[in-house]
Amino acid sequence: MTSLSEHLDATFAALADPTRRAILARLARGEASVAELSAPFDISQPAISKHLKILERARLISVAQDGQRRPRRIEARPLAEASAWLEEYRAIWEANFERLDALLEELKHEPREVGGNGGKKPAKRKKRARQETER
Amino acid sequence: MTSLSEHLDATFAALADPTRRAILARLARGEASVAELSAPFDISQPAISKHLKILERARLISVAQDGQRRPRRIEARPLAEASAWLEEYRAIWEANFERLDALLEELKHEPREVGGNGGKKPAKRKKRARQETER
DNA sequence: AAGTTATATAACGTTAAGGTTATACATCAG
DNA sequence: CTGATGTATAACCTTAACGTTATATAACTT
Repeated sequence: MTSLSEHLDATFAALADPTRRAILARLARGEASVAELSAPFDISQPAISKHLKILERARLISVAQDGQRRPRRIEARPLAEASAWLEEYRAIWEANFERLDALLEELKHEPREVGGNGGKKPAKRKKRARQETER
Repeated sequence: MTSLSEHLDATFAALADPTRRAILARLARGEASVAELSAPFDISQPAISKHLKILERARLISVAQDGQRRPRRIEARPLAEASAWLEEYRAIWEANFERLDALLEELKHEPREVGGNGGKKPAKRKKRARQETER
């Protein structure tokens, strides 16, 4: 059994990619097949499989079965653990900023996961979701 | 100016390492010099500098000045943004698990950032904090 | 069984990160 | 100015990740 720290490592690493965040956003609305999860992105199917493998290893998703399909489902516990870790810092950001709910409101007016602009990565690493992920 | 998505990329990536999480935990208690930040770890000073650079690029810390020292301070806004992003999934984990405050209580009884056990990394990557990070 | 669909895996190239030792640079004290 | 202290950067090695194309495997249909 791996430790909480290792789980946090895997969870935060998995969340550090816009494609994977967008995949989670889709799965938050319900189970989806690999093909469905692939649709919004201009990347190859194997690239999607790799992302899914990272999410699975981080226990953020699980695999269902539906004939030849392997739909994925979100598993939210790692997200709760990450949130709990961040909660320890709440006193700091609330001392410096507006309350979190106000920040939520502010962030709602900014596009979410429209695809990384690749600022820190070469252009060939550029990913672009075909649709904006709305929740 | 980089987008929110890129900020989240950088923040989550920075949090994906136990040493960096421990550094943030120390800084949450107040500004600290590079030497102080290095003390709990059995890794070289340049390795610490590299971790600090990642935290800076993610805007999680800033550099102060004190003679020849370059103390670091925590900057909590990226943590608030990460928390806000996770907040969108709260309904899911609360539907499946005990409330977050109960999870916090549970997590408090598990050692935090005692150092990665290197489970996913070769033994030579093993890091070990000399002291448990208590908050 | 052959063909189709859905997805996983292999092999490849490139890059950032997580370490190291060595050296350079910044700042201070005498 | 020289020497000491504090820290940053360079060069190196290894590995995981982020992509690609090609191929293999799983499951279904005819």
